[in-house]
Amino acid sequence: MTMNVVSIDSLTKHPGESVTIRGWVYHLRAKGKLAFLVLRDGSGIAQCVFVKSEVDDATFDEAQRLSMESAIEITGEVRLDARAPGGAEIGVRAMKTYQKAAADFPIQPKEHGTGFLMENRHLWLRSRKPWACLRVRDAVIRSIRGFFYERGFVNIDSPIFTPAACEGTSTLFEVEYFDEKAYLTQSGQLYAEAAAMAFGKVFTFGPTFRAEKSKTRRHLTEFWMIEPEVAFAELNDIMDLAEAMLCHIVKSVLAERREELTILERDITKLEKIVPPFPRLSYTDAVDLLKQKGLPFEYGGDLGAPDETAIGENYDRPVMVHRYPHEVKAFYMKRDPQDSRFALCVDVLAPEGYGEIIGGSQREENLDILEGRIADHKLPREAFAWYLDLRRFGSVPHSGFGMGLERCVAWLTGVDHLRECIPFPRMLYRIYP
RNA sequence: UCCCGGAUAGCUCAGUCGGUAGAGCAGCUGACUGUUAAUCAGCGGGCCGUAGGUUCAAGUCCUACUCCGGGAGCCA
Repeated sequence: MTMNVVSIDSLTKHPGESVTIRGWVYHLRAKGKLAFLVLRDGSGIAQCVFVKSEVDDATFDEAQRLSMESAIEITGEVRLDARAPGGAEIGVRAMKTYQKAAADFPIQPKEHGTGFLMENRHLWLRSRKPWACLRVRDAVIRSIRGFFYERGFVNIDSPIFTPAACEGTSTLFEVEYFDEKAYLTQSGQLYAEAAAMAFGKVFTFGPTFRAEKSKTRRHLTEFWMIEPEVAFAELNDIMDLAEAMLCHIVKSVLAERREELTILERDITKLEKIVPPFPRLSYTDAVDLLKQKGLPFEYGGDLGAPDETAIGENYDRPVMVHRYPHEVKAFYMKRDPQDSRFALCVDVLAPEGYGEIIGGSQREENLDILEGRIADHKLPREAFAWYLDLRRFGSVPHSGFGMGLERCVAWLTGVDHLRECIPFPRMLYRIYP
């Protein structure tokens, strides 16, 4: 007889059938002549019931002695039962053990400190919350790709090794590149601009590295960034694009990952409110708002993390703050023709204190102005020769933004630390496992 | 780089006024036919982060260091 191997998430489609499931022991409660074993197979968890009179003695005995995370295969009949988590359970007939796990599996179904859990990240991935959180991440990635592909964007990967700083501000990881120095990329944007002049609408999606010694729940040294870049787009166009993208992501996650959000105890009603239009505030309006709220703030400075939280608190959906003073922004941003004190840029602040998830701008397309900026910022002109070429051959208005994937996932899942939103986080003082 | 907090059993923590170490959970042994982090009984388990100092006596007080957590700046 051939085995009817099924995944746990499909059990409710097989009531009354004899099926086989394969996975790892998630929990075991032995009760004399009855034993409840919760099996985890990656798609979900299912309760398997061993009744002493229904299996042979050796199997019953072996089941009672299984350790957590032992790898097994179970064959039995699917029963719909309200008492079982997930609504379906298996009445066990037979069991095969692939490996009995060592008795000291470190992760227990109880409180652990985050330091300990991060030290055991390779095993922690098997727990419910990491499982749920990383499945939301997966859904977000798929949703983003779908969003851009549906709109005719081309995925162009930017290089990881770069010859110089993209923005000339943050600290980069330096690596040996044969006989030269190279740096790990902190942004694919400049390359995306080149690609936009070749393909019109592009996005890059890849890892990004920042060597700043930031030690907070909002920072990773290695994170994933999505960066669309659009030829002929102006600031308002990419603000519309960012708004549409975020709404699309939220919609997909609500449709495909409701169970995971429930496991994470996320307040889903907060996500259901994420619909257009998003509030749009100029920097000047944002500063007025901060003053109204009684926060000490000097006009002209950049918004700090507490300021962003205060602004975000005022709204139930992401806020777009645009037109910051150009002094606090990158050299490549175009200045506002209406008022040259400001840059044509936008930061999107997530609600509930999650802070900046997107930063974007309209780029300076004029060759002379851009050359002047590079000189003003004391950047090495030779390194930007190719970037300046883009302004010599068919330069057009163009705009784009970058979204930090993990920051977006942290907001959607409601977890309080970015490290839970990437499988193996790289942080200041943590590169294990 | 700066500011704040922490380090005691495998894990989470308690440890008073300075007097030679405690609990819950996990592990192991046993009981139990509907458990949901089962319950009950029993058994093992410790260089109190490292080094120095004060003291008759230090987990406890002092100094330095190491490691960890959070925050600021910077950013996504």
